[in-house]
Amino acid sequence: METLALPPQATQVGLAVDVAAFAMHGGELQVLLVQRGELPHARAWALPGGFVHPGEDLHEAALRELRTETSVTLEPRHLEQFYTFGAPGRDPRGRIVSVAHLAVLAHGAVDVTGGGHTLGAGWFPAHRPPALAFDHAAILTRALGRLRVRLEYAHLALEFLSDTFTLPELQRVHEAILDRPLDKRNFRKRLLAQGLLVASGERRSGVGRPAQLYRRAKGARAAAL
Amino acid sequence: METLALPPQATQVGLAVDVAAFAMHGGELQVLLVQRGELPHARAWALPGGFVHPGEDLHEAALRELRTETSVTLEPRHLEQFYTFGAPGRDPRGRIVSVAHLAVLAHGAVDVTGGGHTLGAGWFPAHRPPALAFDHAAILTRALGRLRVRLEYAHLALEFLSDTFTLPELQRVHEAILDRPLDKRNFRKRLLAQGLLVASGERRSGVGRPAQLYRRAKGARAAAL
DNA sequence: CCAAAAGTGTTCCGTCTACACCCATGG
DNA sequence: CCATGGGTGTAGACGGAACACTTTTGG
Repeated sequence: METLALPPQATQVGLAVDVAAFAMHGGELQVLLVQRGELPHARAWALPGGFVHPGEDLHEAALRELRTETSVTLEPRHLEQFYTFGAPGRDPRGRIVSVAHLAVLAHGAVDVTGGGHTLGAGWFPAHRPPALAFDHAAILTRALGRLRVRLEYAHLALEFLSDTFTLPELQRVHEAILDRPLDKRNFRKRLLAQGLLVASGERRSGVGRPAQLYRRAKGARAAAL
Repeated sequence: METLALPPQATQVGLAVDVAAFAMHGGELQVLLVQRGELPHARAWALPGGFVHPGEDLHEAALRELRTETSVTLEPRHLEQFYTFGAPGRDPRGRIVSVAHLAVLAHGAVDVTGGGHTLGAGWFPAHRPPALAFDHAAILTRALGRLRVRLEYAHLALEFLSDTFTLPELQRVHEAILDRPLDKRNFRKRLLAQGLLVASGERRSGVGRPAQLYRRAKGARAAAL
């Protein structure tokens, strides 16, 4: 593969990935953060991320960083890059370009501890995060914007839930991402009209009337891009 | 700025930008291509692009490549990155990651010749391009998809035209990007209802009834992101 | 007067919004 | 029986799609 040399003007830069990983927890949209163990920004919270290995695809690198910097073991239900941050000076160590990714984790995958060279990991409210290292606040803001857009196009909300779920649960996912309340009747009408959901048995929640359980209809795949 | 060294696991890669630059020409949507003068893919057509210089922002690099690889002198009316292509093996020279950009050039800026180390430059039909070097066909396809999306959100179609323009001209821009015909009455109604356009004098085209000239209303700015 | 392109309205239909009450269960 | 949350329908507003003829100019 190395049949030709890189031309002399080829700037060598550090290539990194950062991952904004979201999940629902306690009825709220949460983002996964790690506490840095090294300079720069030691002890500051940051998005999980790190350098891409030689020969490794960007997508693989994002998956690896998610697994090694946190104790998240489940595969993300959704992973896509959404923007590349490359301003000179965004990292004091030199020219580092980061391809930012958006990940969605299913409901179960919420217990995390740190891993690798981080001091810890945890979930934080996505719309009110703590102070973040580097330009990660800007990355998170943009990730939330992309998440909102994807909610309309693809059926990304389903990826936050287990295989079976209730409509009120699904509505809470939409509300958490859009950060505003939705009308119950209109929400149900719209979702059921799409024909992507099929009912199954019942379920009792702690209190109140039990909710109908739904499942994604087979043959319903997200419309990508 | 170089207060800290890059950690040893920091993969060094070549960082490039590629630009899919569009303009209207002859009532058709065209994309700007250059003919490569060097290996690999010598004499093949490709999107203009090249390596980012040290200390240079991605945006600046895209502008520079556009200016030096082609004779386009006007500033693009719109320039944004839309995807980063980083698969190992996409470039036989080694690991090269390219941040792909979408550019829109105004109506006048259509005379191009090659520059730098290219053999030439020219405009080609965007929906039926010639064979392209590297993975540039995939980049172009994705650029067209982004252009379609932007047409709805922002008011990107105006950037293809001069400051004053007629509604039929604007309609042709929309039709060229969407690659399908639009109804004249519905198009006018929709556009004028948005209140972003104001009328001015008249103009005679070669044949037929002269069309009203319009101008973008002041205080109308594209909704970004 | 003819060719060519600009300009103009109405109807229909589907989708979104607002809005209030009854139902099933557990304690 | 009461507290809690699940489930249901309708009317009005709005926006997009379909559709054909008249107007203005140059040659």
